Amino acid sequence: MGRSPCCEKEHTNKGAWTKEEDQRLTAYIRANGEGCWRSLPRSAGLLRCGKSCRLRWMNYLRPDLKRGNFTDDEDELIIRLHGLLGNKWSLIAGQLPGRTDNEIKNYWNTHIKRKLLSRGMDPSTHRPLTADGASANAPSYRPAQPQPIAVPARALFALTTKAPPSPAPVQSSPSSDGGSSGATSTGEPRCPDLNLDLSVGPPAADTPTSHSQQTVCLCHHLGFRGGDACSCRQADSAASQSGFRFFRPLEEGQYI
DNA sequence: AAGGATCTCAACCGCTAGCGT
DNA sequence: AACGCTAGCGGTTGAGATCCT
Repeated sequence: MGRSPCCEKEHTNKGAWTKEEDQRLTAYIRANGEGCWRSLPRSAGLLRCGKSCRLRWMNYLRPDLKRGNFTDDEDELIIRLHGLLGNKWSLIAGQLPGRTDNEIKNYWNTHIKRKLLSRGMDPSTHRPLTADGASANAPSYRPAQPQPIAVPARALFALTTKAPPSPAPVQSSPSSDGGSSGATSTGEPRCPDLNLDLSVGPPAADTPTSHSQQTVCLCHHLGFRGGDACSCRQADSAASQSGFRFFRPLEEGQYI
């Protein structure tokens, strides 16, 4: 009954990785690239489960990891992205180059939750806490369900259900589906149909867009320009050329 | 100095989406 | 359509570090 284990547990190491294991894994991936994680441990001469190798590489050994403390910009971006996406750590990590989903998840649970509570906000709903500690106006909110965010129809950004494969470049990745379903034809402000492909940027030259199809860098959509949290360098010129609009960060008392 | 409490974060576990057969 | 396999995700755990009394 049940599925077979992902690996032979009797012959695998568990717990903290040794320096030698790290070196073996790093050397193997540098030589062969990331590939079939299931067969990698044997090929690399590691007594580890493939899952464990993948996690170690993704969260610790990858050369493009930033490490170190989170900046205030990153804090705020995480808070806003969490308000938009909920506990979709991998999607959130895709917007923070050099950060991993595990790192962001840990940081959220250890720092940001407390930070929000100290602001009188419910970390799961992003709404103000009432005197009894409950979240106001959200009696039936399910934590895993992101709150819709009101977005001007012209500022549609493409959101699909899958994160881009590598650390998501915020800029200039052509939107695959053109994001055609988010705005009403009347231009009324409404919640866009969420298309979670966050790797959007200025529309590709060969994909002409109407106003209802324009895309916008999510960082800018969330109110960030410049700074560590947003690596988009094209937005200013793109904004003037293609009609992007920028959104200010939420003011005190505004909620996602 | 000791030891208990709390915090941090790397790693594990179980589940699921997606793909091939 | 059903099944099996894999990669990837999110929740949870636990060891080590740090703080507090």
